[in-house]
Amino acid sequence: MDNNSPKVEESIIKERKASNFIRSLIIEDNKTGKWGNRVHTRFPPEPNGYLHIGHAKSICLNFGMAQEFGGITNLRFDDTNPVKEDIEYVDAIMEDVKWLGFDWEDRLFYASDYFDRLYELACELIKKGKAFVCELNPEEMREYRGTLTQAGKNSPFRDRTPEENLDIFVKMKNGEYPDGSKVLRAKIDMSHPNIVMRDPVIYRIRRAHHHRTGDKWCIYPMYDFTHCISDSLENITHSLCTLEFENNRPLYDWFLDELNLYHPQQTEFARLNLNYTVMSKRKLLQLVQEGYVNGWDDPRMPTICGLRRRGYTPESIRNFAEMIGVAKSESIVEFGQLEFAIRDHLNKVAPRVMAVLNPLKVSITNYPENQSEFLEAVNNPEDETQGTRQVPFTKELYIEKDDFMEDPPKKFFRLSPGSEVRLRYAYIIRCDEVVKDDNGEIVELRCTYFPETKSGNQTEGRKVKSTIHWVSAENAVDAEVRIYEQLFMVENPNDTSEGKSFTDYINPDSLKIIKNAKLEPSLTAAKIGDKYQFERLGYFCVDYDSKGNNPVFNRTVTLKDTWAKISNRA
RNA sequence: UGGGACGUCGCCAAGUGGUAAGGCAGCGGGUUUUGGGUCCGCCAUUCGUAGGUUCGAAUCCUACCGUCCCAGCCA
Repeated sequence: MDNNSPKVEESIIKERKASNFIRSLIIEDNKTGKWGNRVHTRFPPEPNGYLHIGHAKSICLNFGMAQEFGGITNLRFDDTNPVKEDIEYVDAIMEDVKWLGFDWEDRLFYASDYFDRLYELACELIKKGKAFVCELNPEEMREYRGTLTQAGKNSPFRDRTPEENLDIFVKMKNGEYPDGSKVLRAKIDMSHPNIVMRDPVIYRIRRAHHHRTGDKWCIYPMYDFTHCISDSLENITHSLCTLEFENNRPLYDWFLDELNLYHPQQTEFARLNLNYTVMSKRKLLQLVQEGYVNGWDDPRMPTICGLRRRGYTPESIRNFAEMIGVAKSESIVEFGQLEFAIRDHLNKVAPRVMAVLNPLKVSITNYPENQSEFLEAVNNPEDETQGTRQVPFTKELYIEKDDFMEDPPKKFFRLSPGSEVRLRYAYIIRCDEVVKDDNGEIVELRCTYFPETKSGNQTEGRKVKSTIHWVSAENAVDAEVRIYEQLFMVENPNDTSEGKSFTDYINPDSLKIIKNAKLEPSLTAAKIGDKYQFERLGYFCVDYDSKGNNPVFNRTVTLKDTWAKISNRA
């Protein structure tokens, strides 16, 4: 039996995951031999901002499809606009792509690598009579372009001879004209129903220092001209981009056809939108610059570095990308889908640990003074190989404030006066007495423990409704814990129909800092970036703000909370 | 209103003429020393609307409705 036949491979792929139209397209291309079974994609970011979860979708698509079909992917910086771009972004982007788990090997490119070739090709276009130098100023150019419903007018410079055009273009390159005084335009059709085809600009004069080519050039090519040719020069097969470039595809095709170059296929897919957040680089930049968040990697940001700092894993993001699929219809994915992906992964890998966020002191009245003992706790019930650890138990403990109610509702299973609960990995206790301060605040619980109920003992007949977590007061490690909520209070902050700005919807409580959380002592060993499940609370990771004896944890995501759901119903 | 695209369950999304996959969310139950996890079950007679073709339509045709993109010397 031939297990390597394309048919078998195809069916395996189909079984493994839902198909999408790009996968189908590649399968079809391989069937017809359109690219000789090659799959060569590229991820082409402009280095003018940080990558976000939307880019992650594109990265996973481009690298993922190539991987799946035995192809390769280039990383190419689309750096044709030096006034917006910066080396800082180049480095950050490479770090993020690598972190996501993808490898461009030796195929790191820059559109600026092709500036010489691009210039030659522009000259070729001029010689063919397919491009001309235009001296209309921006306002005039807009007028001549026409509108959505009206055809444009030909530029008065449109009929210059190829010789004249070439002569001026060379002088443009040589810096003989001031910035913005002239542009090179493709000569297509000013009455084309698609505005993109109305003699688009392909070169502009711009004396700006380029992060790679320095001051070599004073003219820079436009996206439409650069992108298709870069794809062509790199031998790309499938040029995947987002829907807003659909209008530009005829131009992509036009340049390659006119110049008679190898011609990749551009295919557009819908970009990712997530509710309760914003995704545009402009808005993300505004959040950073106006101080709504603390930088690009603020854990509330949907940037890759923000998610990384929040505690998301590359696996979870890749999985998320696969889950949401790829299609052409614009959609807004629920944030909960991303949260599912990170819980799903962390559940399998994160060690469990006990931590009390809002401590309430518990004294075990019948536990001997000055006694302590170590109790064995399982590190991860999902993964036996993670072993066990010893947790100290003492007379004075902390439990979570939320785990006690003086006057509990019917379905409250935790501690209340006279009730019993199990302390995780330890004993069953009963609450005998509630101690309050002068303000009536509960400051301490006095409880009895039952030595025979020690964890691991056979304690049949002793059923308790719930198990709560705790930390030995004597051995607790103090920590700062940062609790994050959605940055926006509305599902779609981009909706400005009420005359509001997206910043009007910012959640004032998106960050709550807990200064005096109590952690079990094993956490002294935690290193920056380490991820844990704080039992019953959620997943947390060590932030790089941690210093020596002052660890800082970020809450990545809560655990699913059925109790919250029940109590909210009431 | 010119051109280009898209409308399948609350949210994603398969399906490409043979009688609506899957995931998330939700709901019900078993198990559980995390109200976590896990397991089982339920969750679109219907595919934007209206007609038409066909033995048979989410899939083909026609019209209509709705949403998005395009008038940067941005990408």
